[in-house]
Amino acid sequence: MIEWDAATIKDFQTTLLAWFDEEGRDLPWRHDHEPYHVWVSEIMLQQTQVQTVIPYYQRFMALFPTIADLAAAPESQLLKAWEGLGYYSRVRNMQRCAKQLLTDYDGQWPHTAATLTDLIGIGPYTAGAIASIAFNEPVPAVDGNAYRVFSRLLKIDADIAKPQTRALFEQVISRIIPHDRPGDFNQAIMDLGSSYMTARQPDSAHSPVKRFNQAYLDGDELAYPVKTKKPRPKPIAYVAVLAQMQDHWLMTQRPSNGMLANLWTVPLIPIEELDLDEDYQPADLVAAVETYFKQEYRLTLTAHYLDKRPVTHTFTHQKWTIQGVGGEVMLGDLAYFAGKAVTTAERQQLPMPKVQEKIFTRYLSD
DNA sequence: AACTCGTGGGG
DNA sequence: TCCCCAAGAGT
Repeated sequence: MIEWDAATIKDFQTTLLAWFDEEGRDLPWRHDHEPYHVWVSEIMLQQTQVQTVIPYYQRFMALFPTIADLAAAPESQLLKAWEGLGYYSRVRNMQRCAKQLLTDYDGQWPHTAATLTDLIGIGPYTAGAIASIAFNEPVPAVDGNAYRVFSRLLKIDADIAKPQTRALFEQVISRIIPHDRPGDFNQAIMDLGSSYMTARQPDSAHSPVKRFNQAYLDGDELAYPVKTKKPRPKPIAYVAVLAQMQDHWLMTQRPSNGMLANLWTVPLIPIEELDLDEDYQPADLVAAVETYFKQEYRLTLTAHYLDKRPVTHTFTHQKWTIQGVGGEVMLGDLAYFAGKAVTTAERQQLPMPKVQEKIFTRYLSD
């Protein structure tokens, strides 16, 4: 790791901000510095690319223009607005945060990063982003871009997968961030990280700060940042039951904790829970699902195998393979069933994860 | 500290 | 197909 003297720091600040003034992106959430706007955009941008976020941000702001609107909205409406964006606890935590602000903070945002982290869903990165952009506090906002950019500029070889590494980057960046334009500086680092200093195919030869980029000058840019890799997703097999009760579809709401919390899907049964042999046949699967419906839901299902290839859906830690089974449920009470029967029109109003959309597309289309 | 939590894009 | 990555936070 190398260190910069005061003159180099000043030179870097001036060069970066001059570039940002000319080439910084015009994004919907950059039209003002309203903390609400900064906050919503930062939450959406967590682990999510800018191009994905833009239409969601536009729709979200039209639906929930103020913190009070967000706090008062039914959760189902929030999840519907978030549908397809992933990491759904983000929007549920945003509503908790909105209520927290109204009740505990008299609707007034705290102005410092240190106090912003007391709010639900706001961690060290988001606190730094809001504090610097909305309130002009000279604090770093250490995200993936900051790790990548500064690890290359200064050849920092600490493993960014380790939690303790954050403190090192915060210390380093704190000495470099300009006190007059901290928000612009942090956003400039992000723009730099998504343009010239990308992860896979950087273009540092044309970067405005290439003369500060020690890794590039040494020809080993791609060695940074150092990051230990994660385990591959664990395979899990499911049966999806596309069951109708007269002209209604059976839909279940997932538990309020864990994956896809509170979202709606057709009944998804881990095949491991169906007492089956190693080499079961389609007919065995159908029979096991009928038994499962009887035992778990007290529902009489007449099922049939849907002879199309399974849906596969890969999450960060799990790879689902989902075989479809169709069926008709006898009219009966749904007291033991964690869901409801809905028409096709009603179904489309429910917040559903992408994997559910794939299941419908595979098994309901001709 | 290590694990959980989605989705889309690119090589 | 598989891998990694993308403006992370909660537990």
